[in-house]
Amino acid sequence: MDPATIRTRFAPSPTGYLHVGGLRTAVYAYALAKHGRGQFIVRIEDTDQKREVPGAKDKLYDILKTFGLNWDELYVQSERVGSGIYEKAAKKLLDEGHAFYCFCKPLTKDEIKENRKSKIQFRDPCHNLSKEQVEKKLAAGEKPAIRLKVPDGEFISYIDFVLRKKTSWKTDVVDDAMLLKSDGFPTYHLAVVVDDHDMKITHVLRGHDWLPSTPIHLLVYQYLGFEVPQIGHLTDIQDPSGGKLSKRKGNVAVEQFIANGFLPEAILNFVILLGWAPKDNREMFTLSEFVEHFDANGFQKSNPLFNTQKLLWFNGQYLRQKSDRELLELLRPHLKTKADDPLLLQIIPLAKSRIATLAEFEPLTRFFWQRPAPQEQISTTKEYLADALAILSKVGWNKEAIEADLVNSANSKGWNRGGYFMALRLAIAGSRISPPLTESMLILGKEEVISRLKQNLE
RNA sequence: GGCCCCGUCGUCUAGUGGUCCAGGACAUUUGGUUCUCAUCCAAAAGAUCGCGGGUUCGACUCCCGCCGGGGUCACCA
Repeated sequence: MDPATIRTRFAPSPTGYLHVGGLRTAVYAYALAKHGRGQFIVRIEDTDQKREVPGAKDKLYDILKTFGLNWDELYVQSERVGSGIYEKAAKKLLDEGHAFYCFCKPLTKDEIKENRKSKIQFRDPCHNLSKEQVEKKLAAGEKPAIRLKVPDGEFISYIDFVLRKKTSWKTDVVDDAMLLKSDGFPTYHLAVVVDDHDMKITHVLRGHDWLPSTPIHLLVYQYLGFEVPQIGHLTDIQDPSGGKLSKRKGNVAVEQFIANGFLPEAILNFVILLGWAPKDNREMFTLSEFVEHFDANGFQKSNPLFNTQKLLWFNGQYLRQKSDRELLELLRPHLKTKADDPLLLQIIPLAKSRIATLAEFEPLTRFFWQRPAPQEQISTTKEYLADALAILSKVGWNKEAIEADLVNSANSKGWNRGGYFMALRLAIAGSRISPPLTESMLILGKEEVISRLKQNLE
């Protein structure tokens, strides 16, 4: 392998769905690697057995594939525990005085809450346990965990390739972080460092929320004698109502957006531009175009707001790029009524520019299958309908003839053309908003159109 | 509260000391096309570049302070 090859990874924990922020991290990591003809790796971080969600991994693989984020290598952390790789690293730190056994009880939720109010303690009670005390506890059968032994009075720093700046910490404010849990599983802090090194990751790209734990990782790298990779922290996508985008505040699951009728390419394009921008202000990017144009200097530093309006716009753009056939296939899961393909293929061109999501097709075109209830008609519109009925009964059933005769009739009687057609539209489509009238009537057929008119005249 | 990050139109952003009385996109408004609604096209409005000090001949761009927003502080990731 070329030593200069870029290797990035996307390291999600399998929660059962993919967060839009996660998707964005994945695309960025993918583009960073692929722009440099490197490798993109997916690593499932599932070392917390209590949070195991059945089937979550497979769902994650599927959704990544639908976005075209194909990985070169795949790892599952829990499957690596057995090899002893994490335990070995923890032991090494222990032996060299950079970690210690901890016999404390895990904090309860209330204690964590209480701690957060005024945290002043960074050193663990077991930090300075003597060898004898440790031996005694071990002999008594106590199951220890292993924590990082953080020194005081030192400084640790790194240069962030997203923020493009150096950040440093005094080790006095760095926690004695948990590395190996008493169940033998590593925590994130140990596992990332060991895995990123083991997998020869050159660039670590992750959410901004990881920035505060970076000094811990830096110390682990240092004590393990590993070279520190490039590290970059992405912005956090904010909810329009303020704060982090979260499940409680609205949709965050990529799967949900797809179920709501958004196209993967629209979601991807939208998400790419939330936190990254090209120099030329270009808006439209497919995955391969993004890979081609990718530039790490385009990363933003401030948190963007999740703007659904723009997502809708992208979706409309991509929807209109689809052929009628492609749209037909995409629409299928969103159709409630059974309809044959030839009919749908007639309707799709009429609806294409009128929908922003796939889900909007059905309500807009429902009247083709479902005769709308008779509308409340006032006397003047009844007059219009009666006139239209007479014309449509004898007109040649084609677009030109229908339009010409209808317009001529309205004109000759001095009627308002908009009102005339609106009356007709309401009777036929049951709504003031509909696809073009003449084309719709042609699809419905003469017989059906006439009976809908009659129904409204009763 | 401690630590850390960030701060250009409502939103996403271009801008790396002079070419910026700040450019593009979404949204908004108006006009055109049109039987409705959209699409499409055209135009308008919208930012004293968070505030206050410096540095400099000159600052949105560099430095400091303040304010504001965000993140984080578990044997979760």
